[in-house]
Amino acid sequence: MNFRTELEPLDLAKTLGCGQTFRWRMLPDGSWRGPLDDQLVVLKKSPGSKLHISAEPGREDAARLVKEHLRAGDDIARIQRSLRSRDPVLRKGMGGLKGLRIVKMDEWECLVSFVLATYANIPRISLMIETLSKKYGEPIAGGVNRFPSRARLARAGESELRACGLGYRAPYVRAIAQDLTDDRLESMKDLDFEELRDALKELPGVGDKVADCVALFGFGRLEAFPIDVWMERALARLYHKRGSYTRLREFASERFSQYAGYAQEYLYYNERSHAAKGPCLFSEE
DNA sequence: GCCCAGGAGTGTG
DNA sequence: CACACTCATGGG
Repeated sequence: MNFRTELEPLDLAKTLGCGQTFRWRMLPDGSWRGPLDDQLVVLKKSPGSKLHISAEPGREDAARLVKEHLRAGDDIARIQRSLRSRDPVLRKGMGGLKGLRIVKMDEWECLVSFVLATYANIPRISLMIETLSKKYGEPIAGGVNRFPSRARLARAGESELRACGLGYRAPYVRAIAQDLTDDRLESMKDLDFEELRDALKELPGVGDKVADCVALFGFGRLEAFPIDVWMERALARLYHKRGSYTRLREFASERFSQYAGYAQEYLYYNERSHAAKGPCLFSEE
């Protein structure tokens, strides 16, 4: 089953391969395959052409899931205008990243994924999530399984989870799966941003950074600005800003305001690209 | 082998 | 408030 959809601007490699989300894989022909909800989807797009979506037969809702995941409603031009007017660092090279979109993940999957992401690199995070999904998730297609449900992970033992390579993260995942009810997770959608951060931070294994990632990529709060080691480097190098998480977060909030999440993704992508001796789009203020 | 990783929790000054 | 230390383990 095939669809063509207008969704611009969009760069699949930048969006799906940069560490916001961990289950998409690039196939040899340059298309991207990943699980969305209960189905396996393949996306293909060359610059200047429409997005091509391949889904399983009879799944007319695949296009809707893809558009939701890629936040088709975000007006990227408007977001970049807002950031450009606020920040001289982003003002110049941001156009080169206009295809980098924030994704919208399932809240539960996002929460567990970023608890696992603490002090691990992206390939390892992907490995942990694939191992968990293979062991506890329902098969979808092509040997790919759904992300495990909360109820299923609640029944997993700590040693079982450690055997999936989670290390010291195993008890966190187990405790969250057992203690966080579906209703409580659902009710978090109604909280305002600061309340949501506080509610997430009550969970074991969730601190400032994980809470901001879950608020941004799971709950779609574009004002969130997660700060990891790469962002600390970017803020020090480009803005000469250092200090505690709270201090850096307040700087970002004042500087970038309602679209801080997009600013964060641009700076994060740029900093990693810079470290890999790739193109560097931004220079100091 | 070595260093690092989209950090958090706990204890101490 | 700021640091220091520990926590497992696969990738580069």
